[in-house]
Amino acid sequence: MRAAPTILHLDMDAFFAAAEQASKPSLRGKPVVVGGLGPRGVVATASYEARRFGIHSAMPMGQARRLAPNAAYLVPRFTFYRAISGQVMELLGRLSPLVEPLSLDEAFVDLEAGGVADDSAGARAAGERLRRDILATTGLSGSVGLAGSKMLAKIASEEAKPDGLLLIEPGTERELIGPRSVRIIPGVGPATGEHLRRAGIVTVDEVVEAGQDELVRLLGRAHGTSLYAMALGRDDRPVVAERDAKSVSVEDTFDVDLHDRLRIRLEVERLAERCVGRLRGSGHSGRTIVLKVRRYDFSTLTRSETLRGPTDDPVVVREAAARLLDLVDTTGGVRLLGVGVSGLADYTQEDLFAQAEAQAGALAGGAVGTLTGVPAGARAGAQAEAEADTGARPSEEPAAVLPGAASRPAERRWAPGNDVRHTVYGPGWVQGSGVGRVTVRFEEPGSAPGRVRTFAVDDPELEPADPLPLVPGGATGVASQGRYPAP
DNA sequence: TCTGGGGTCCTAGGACCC
DNA sequence: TCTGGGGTCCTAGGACCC
Repeated sequence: MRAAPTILHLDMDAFFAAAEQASKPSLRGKPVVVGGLGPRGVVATASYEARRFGIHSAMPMGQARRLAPNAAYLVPRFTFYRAISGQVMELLGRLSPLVEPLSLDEAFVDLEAGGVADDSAGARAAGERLRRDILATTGLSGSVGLAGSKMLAKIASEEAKPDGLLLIEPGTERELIGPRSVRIIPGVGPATGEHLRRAGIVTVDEVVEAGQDELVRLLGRAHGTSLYAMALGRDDRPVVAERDAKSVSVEDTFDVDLHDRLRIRLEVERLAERCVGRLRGSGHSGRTIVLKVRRYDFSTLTRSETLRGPTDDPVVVREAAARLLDLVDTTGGVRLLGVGVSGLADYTQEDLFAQAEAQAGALAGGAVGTLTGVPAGARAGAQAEAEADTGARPSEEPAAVLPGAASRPAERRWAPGNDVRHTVYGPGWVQGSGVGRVTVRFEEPGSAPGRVRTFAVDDPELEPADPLPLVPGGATGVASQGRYPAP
């Protein structure tokens, strides 16, 4: 806990939904829900307008649709969000070399280490300037928390939302958080909150009163001691710029449960290949292979195997995953499969050629030879892989944005929210598709709300397009070429 | 129409070694 | 022959975060 509030926490407001509203003028001021649109999708982000209907992150999409049938429902476009995130992170990098991203839309910054602030006034000025710069550069708002520790800075940004700034003056934190629910302390979730409540502990002050020994007895060594320290406002964790990845994993939830053992094996092998693709893409190899299986009843189990040394060979990982599957009873059906690799090591330069050869051989003769005849979920999965993380998943069935519009399987490229370009009408986005047609709204970030037109899905004049920058003049970094990069 | 996907950290028991 | 304690690795599961 430092004496000046020079730790900054930035949290973009309703990030995915706000980015969609900024790029689609007709959605501004309207309820927007971003998430999986398949039968098993959940909400990733709801705009503030949608939150007024009671919609929130992690809510099943079906429930959201019941609460707000007229909201716009869009698939996430991670490539687009990543580009905006890059702009924001670059602005943070100008404040300090010590920037610790927590996700695409959230980061800690050590202002003192950057020399931009050493007291409250300086920190507040830097925070306000940052918020202005983010708005000018991305067209989006972010909330800023400033405090003498990470925990308090994070609490402060949460309190400041939306579109605000809160500075917690060191020395005042106890009176601020003391009367509040323990749930405001990061790391106290539903289970811990309930556990504490049963012990008669509801507020932060009551955590302090309980004492460290009691908390350790209730929650275990690590959790108990850290919660007690947090409740007292003690938190000396430094802002850490570079954190090494510890694991890489991929998983798919299927639209309908899988029963056929051969199909399950095929999916596991495909996941293993995808996982290795990501592993290699991040420049790692790993030693422990993990298979994850979620059954029809949502019970989840993992099986793992540690190799003698690290690998990034798709054949090795695929065969290990297949062995692990042999240990699992899948009768009754499987709703999710996942494959992960942990125990990561940086792979070395001399391994590169051997690994590339091994992979080429594996892919040529391996299990992913043909997708012909594979049911719909698997095809969507293959496409998600090919599209390199557009947020597509097997369970995502493109659905309509407008109420009453048809919700039929369609080409992934016409998923609701995706950008398109028409040779005559110019840039627009897919509002919905079905029965061989796709509905497009023609508008772009700087324009007035646009008109809707409908086309055949195979209309040669209509094609998928890259997202356009939200702020033409203020675009920096990756967007400076006038557009965001293709996936 | 109940419940995504990608992560991190912690705990606990057993194996194994000294 | 009887029975220690500690450290590390591995496995499985769970809580939590965005």
